[in-house]
Amino acid sequence: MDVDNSSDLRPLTTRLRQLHGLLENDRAALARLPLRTEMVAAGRSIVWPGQPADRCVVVLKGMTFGYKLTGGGGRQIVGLHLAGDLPDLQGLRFGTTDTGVAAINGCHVGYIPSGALNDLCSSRPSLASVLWRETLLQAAIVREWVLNIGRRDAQTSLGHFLCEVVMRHRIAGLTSIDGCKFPFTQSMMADALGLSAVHVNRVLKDLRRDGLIEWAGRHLTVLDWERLMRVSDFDPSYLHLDRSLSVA
Amino acid sequence: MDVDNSSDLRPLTTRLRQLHGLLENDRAALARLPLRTEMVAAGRSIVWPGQPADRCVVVLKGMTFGYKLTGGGGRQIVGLHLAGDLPDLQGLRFGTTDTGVAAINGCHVGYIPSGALNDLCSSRPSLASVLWRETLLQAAIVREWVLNIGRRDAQTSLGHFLCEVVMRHRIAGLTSIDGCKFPFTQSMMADALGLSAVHVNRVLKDLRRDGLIEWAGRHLTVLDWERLMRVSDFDPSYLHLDRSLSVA
DNA sequence: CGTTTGGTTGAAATGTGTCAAACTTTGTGG
DNA sequence: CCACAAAGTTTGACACATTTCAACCAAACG
Repeated sequence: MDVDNSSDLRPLTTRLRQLHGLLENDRAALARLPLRTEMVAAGRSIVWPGQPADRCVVVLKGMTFGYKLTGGGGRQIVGLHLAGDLPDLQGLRFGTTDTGVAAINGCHVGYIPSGALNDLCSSRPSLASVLWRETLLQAAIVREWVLNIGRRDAQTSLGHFLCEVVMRHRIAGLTSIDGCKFPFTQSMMADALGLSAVHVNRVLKDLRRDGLIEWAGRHLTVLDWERLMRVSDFDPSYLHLDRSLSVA
Repeated sequence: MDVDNSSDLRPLTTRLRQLHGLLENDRAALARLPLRTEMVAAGRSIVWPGQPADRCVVVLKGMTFGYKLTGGGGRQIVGLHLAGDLPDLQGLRFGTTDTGVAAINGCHVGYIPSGALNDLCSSRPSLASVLWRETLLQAAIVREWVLNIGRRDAQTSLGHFLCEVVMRHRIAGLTSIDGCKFPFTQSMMADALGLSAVHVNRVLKDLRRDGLIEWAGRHLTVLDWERLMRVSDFDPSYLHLDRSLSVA
């Protein structure tokens, strides 16, 4: 049981170190936890809403999204997770989630037994603090989504979404240029923005016509970052790039 | 400095005990923290977006809301806080927030110096765990708001909002009947739901005509709880009433 | 008692949804 | 490697939920 998962968990640990100041001891302890990894095909669910959870999910490669369903069957995407993200911290601490998680593209996920990770949090308050911070960051992003969906028109809203996706890839060190892998279908974007797929198509067309973005195959390129940010009302401060470690 | 704020902080501590199993030691330690209390008039801001925060806000009486602003000046309410809630845990841990907080009605708030509370979290991991849980619960509520704003029509969405407000009052022990104090203006509801104030007025009228609610002065009464929940697609499980203490 | 704030109502404008069909790309099995 | 199927994209016409504008009314307030 005393394996070293450091190479597997690296997306997570580098993220936690850079954004929240994960300590080296804590990183090493994380790497010693039992970890089961798995490939998940595009579209498959990883966590089902309402079900009990006894394991903590970590995205190691690819992207996942969190979703909730309406009584009428409507789907709303409530968050995105890149490599290094923890899509279901609520499951870890509550043992149950109201938010499902599914793979966007074929992706690589890891499972850590909840008990083991919670024990580690108990014995290492500094690790718990890092994960708490991560929870706060995720909450800040969801609040921005509420603003985006509630008070911005479709063009602004979609542009904002694209900005966030590219920016988060850059933060995670997953892309260096003004663009990134972009595995979303238009109906996924619609479900993320509370729009219809048809309308997403039209707005996307406008953004391309205006020379703001390029979207070919499964790659997105931002042609005019300055202008896209401006017309999309995008201010990345809610992502808290600045690691202001007010707390040790 | 060795005052006992237990009576002041009771809304907070009873909430944390009931929902997250706050320990007696931790409660007592919280009560010993320096606490400054203040009356805030309706509409006044308590936390400004983007500003540094060196104190942790706790609502002691009345209600507050969290809000974000669009570049164009639009306002979106991103959360509600009742007596016993902590509106700005992000400020506590990050030292800065992207979400403003303002009083809905005249209310009573307390301020705890961030340093003191963070120190207490360091020395008492079980307290930190409780506040982490509280953060997760707040995040779950915001995700439900994303679903509500993104994928439900105005009637369902507004009904859902009303259900949440009444239900949270009941959880907090602030009302026993099928109704509660309701200090919102229609334009506040509009800003919470991403709608226009005029439309909120019309939908509200329909809800009254259909015999679902009564709304007089500053009080809301749910006349047909069963039916309101049904037509509003309201399932309170996201509020995690069941205190499933999977973690000690 | 005037003034402000919030509520109510109507008419017209509009952004977005729905439906339906054609087209294109991707994936798959023979 | 082709052929077919499935999934995703694009486009148009039309419907409709919601917004906007504007006016009036009621209630709260100092």
